[in-house]
Amino acid sequence: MTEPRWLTTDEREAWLRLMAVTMLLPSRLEAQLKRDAGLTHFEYYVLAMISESPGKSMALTQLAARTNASLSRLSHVIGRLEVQGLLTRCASPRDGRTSLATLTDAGWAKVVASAPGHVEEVRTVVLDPLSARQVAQLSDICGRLLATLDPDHGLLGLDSGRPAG
Amino acid sequence: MTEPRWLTTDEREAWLRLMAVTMLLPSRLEAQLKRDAGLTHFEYYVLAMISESPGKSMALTQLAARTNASLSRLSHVIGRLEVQGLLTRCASPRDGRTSLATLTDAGWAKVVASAPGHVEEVRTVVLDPLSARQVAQLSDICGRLLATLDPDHGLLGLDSGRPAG
DNA sequence: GGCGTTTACTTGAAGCAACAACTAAAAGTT
DNA sequence: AACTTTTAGTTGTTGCTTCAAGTAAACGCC
Repeated sequence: MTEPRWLTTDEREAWLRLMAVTMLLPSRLEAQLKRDAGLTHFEYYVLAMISESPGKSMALTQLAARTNASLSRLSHVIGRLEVQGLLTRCASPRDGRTSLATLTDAGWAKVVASAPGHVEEVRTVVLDPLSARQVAQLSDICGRLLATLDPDHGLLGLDSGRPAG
Repeated sequence: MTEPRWLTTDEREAWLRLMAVTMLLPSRLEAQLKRDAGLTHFEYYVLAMISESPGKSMALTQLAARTNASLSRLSHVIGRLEVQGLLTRCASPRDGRTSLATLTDAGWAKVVASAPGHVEEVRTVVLDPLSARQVAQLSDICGRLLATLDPDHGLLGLDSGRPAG
């Protein structure tokens, strides 16, 4: 094996910090949502994505692309959310294969109730500590990284023509 | 509940991109290490941290702080790595409570063998897509975020006086 | 219009992580 | 010196994720 290009001190520093953020940020969001809404971050994200879809309804494959989940994982999670009465599964009238996850009133209420607390947490841990310029830089940088990590932009929902959030 | 401060378009964009990165980056690293070294990213990280410690040996509490793991999680993982013969557990001579995880020759060899591929992946997905200025900006930004996320700097190993990596 | 392929899920088993309860050693208290 | 508290780690259970295998509808095609 040929000698690898090791990291410079600056690169190493940047990398370690980024990794620290990717380790700590999810658990921080997870903790807030679990505490205040009784949802995992993934469950919240699933509900939020559906809630922004027209008719508060979404096919699982589409949802899987947006949430970066395998269909298997999504199927299990949708099952749990269905048991909790936050959404319903129904077959698509157009395509017998696709099943649509549709928010119930309770599901919509859950999203409405939990969103403000979540947004507040995001402000506290990400946006507030940064200057406006840094927020713009962060956006640029992550955009660059996503060109490699997510070439099809499935997570940002660009291909389906709808904004995500 | 009082009306929350919603995100502006720019803030929302930055946030969505950051979240996309924190979702995709771990699975990317995970995949490379699983494929090429048969290790989870967490297992690799544990081995790497121990390997940089003097005597290739580390107390579990110290290790837990560096890897952002609960003692419980670490105990389970150390158990598995011990079964694989990559490290050994032994009681500390100074303090009967602390148990030291020590890398075996096989464990050291594993780190040496897997590090270059991991570093290469880090270059590919993080460092190469960015300019030197952006790397510096990223470092600054993450440094700011860590002030909130990790006030004690346990993850970067600043309190123990040793660099991490 | 039958037949293989692709797409869209579902299901069950196995592994890893989070949580809670526990043991044991050291340190502090009186 | 006994007693409580704190620190360090272990263990078992529960739950979520991943992985492998399976089902069924739609599509391609000759």
